[in-house]
Amino acid sequence: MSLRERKKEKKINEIMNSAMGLISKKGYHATTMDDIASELLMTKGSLYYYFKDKEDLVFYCTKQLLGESIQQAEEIERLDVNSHEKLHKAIVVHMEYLLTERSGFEIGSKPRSFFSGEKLDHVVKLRHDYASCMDRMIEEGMASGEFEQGDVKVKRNLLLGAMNYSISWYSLSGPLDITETAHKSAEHLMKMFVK
Amino acid sequence: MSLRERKKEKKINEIMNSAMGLISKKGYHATTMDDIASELLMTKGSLYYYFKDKEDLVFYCTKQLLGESIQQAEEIERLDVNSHEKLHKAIVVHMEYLLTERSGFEIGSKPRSFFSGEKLDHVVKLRHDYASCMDRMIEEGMASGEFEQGDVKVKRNLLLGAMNYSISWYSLSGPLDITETAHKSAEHLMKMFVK
Amino acid sequence: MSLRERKKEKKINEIMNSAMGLISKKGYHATTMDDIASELLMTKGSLYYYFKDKEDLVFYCTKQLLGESIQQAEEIERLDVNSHEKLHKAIVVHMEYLLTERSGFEIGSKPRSFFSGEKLDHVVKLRHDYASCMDRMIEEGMASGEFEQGDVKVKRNLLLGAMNYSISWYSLSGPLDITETAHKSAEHLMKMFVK
Amino acid sequence: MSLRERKKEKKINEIMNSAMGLISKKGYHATTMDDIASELLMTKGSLYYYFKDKEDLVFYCTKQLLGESIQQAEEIERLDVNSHEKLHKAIVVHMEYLLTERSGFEIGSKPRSFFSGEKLDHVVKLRHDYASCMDRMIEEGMASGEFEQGDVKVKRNLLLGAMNYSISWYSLSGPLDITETAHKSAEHLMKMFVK
DNA sequence: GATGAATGAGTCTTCATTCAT
DNA sequence: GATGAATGAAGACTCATTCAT
Repeated sequence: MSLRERKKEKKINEIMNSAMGLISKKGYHATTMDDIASELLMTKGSLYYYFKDKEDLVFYCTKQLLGESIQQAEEIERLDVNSHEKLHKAIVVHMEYLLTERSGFEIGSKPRSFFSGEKLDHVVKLRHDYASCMDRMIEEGMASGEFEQGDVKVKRNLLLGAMNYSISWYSLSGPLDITETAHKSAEHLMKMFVK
Repeated sequence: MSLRERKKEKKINEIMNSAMGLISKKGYHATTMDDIASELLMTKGSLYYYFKDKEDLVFYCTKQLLGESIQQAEEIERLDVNSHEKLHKAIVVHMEYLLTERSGFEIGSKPRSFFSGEKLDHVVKLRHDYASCMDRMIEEGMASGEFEQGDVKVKRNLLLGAMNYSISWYSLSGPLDITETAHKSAEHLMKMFVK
Repeated sequence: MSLRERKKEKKINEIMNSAMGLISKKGYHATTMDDIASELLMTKGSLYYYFKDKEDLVFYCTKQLLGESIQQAEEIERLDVNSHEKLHKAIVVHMEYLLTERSGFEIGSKPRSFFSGEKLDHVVKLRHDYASCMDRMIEEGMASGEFEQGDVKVKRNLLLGAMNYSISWYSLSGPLDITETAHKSAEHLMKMFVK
Repeated sequence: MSLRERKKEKKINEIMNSAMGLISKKGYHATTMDDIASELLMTKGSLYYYFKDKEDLVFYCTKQLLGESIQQAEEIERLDVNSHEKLHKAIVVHMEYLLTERSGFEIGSKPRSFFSGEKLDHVVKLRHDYASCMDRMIEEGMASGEFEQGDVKVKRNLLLGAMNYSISWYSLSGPLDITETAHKSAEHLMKMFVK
């Protein structure tokens, strides 16, 4: 990859990070293209060189966020450890990723408000993929006898809600750092699953 | 209260219900004063007879929502049952209320994006009151030995996140009705607390 | 019709006239909603109370323009006079209307650049209706032996082009008034048809 | 002329052709510098090496278009044939040129919307020159008794309108090819002039 | 009390133009 | 000469808010 291309890629990532940060802090509609641009000391117009429109920008953010989450989760799924360790690790990684990137899942959880057409389909599919991966880990644990039986979808949704909400309450100035928070949360949440 | 006043109060409640329903479905910024008005077959202008501005309307919605939640929670707190039953009931009631009213806590969870000045202070205080009530129930259970020891705030936040997210995933057309969903969720979530 | 409704209708007509005048003078893209509004001493925002968007405004202008033209032409078609007189009158009326309203046919002649979907279909249909009416008059004259035989469509298009272009060259400050211009032009153009 | 200069000239012509084609198809404002560049597989920036700005580019296009038309018309004017043949030929050549190049006269007919200053003057002058040449042919025919007397300017404008509109209605997929269309039109239009 | 109408600030988006490399 | 990147002014459109009737 040429220098130019690397520079461009870097810029794209900067924009996406800025966008994700602001959106997770202020929400999609309250975040203007100007906000995103000025945080990066660019002008609004420049954003449109890299992304077709706001929906496009947010779509790529969401795609990256969910994509990386899925990848991480699937790697964990393939580990040669028991279900308990898998799910625990998945929770820790999810929360660490979320709190480190400070990137909200507002978009991910109401995709219909932000996307349409193919983009909507894509996001819905990614969310489904992530949920499925979680579900498989939970089902595996139930099948092996490690986890208690129960409605997998309800459990998974409670788990996702609990994890994702952390971005609203976690504070860097609080007593716990991100790793501690993630681990504590994971321990608490795992109790929903074990016998 | 005169007939006139009662009529006015009724209207105010209709407006608030309409507003809460729409905001929880579409989000604060995507819900326009027009949307709210036309759902009630009124004109936008009329809303301003009842509420000073959008912030005002949303403030009273939030206040009512949180206020009722607090009241419910405090009633439960005063019941003469053990901590387990209290917290379980609080979860059930919270979720039933949330899913029945279909009113989101988007506002409640990022008050700084929607309110300022005294209104912000008020909402923050209400959120704090609700959280405190939850915390007291949890602490009571820990003190009595029913619940496991642990970081109360983290546990409470995980609990709130899990409950509030339900509005995003619960579907009337799914296999479970609201009461069943609330009870199943409560059972799963209680496992975070018991020994 | 109530006073309010009549006022509204009047406003709508004022807006349409302003829009048609400006567009025929400066072209569609060069005419901004601001231009139209400020000519009427309104703000841009008000226009959007009456018309959904620019396409909508221009659509109704075009519809009215073509609609009235069609009506006029069809009335002439039904007159109990020979084909020569009919076509002559149709030309005069068309040009007088065009030059009086100072409303261009730029839109009418490239509808695909301005409209889409149903609106496009509608405009295309109206254009077709108008052309058909012209064609019928020409064919009638050919059938009756008054007019020379020939390719009806080519003749009609030459005629339309000649007439519509008048808006670009006719000048109020020139030696001829609108009526004189229309009549002179009609006499010249009729020579294309007669034997 | 050096190789380099010839290359540059060739590029300039390519750009002008691309620009004229697009503008006549989509209109001036709807044609972006990007459209023009990408049709030639160049980047927008490069255009600015060859033309100072969009007005400049369009000015040279217009100048060339009108210039060639004038040259053709003047050549025809100098032919040693009667007025009828001259005007007939002028019409045929004008239409063939127009339909072959598919280059509109939108610009030519509303120069005030596109040009200013010296450029405007120049375009106005060229338009005037072309009109004058037409007028001379018509006057010559009237003087020689071939053509009927009449308002030369009105006739010339009707003629120009009829010819120029052809770009809007002529279709390559129709039954007539360009030459046939031009000849048919010329025959019809000549009837406006002959006794 | 209600409503039609108007307003203006704010947001997204486009595009001609510039410039460093 | 060419290009990728950046810019800023302009334009379409939205929407909370106001106000006369």
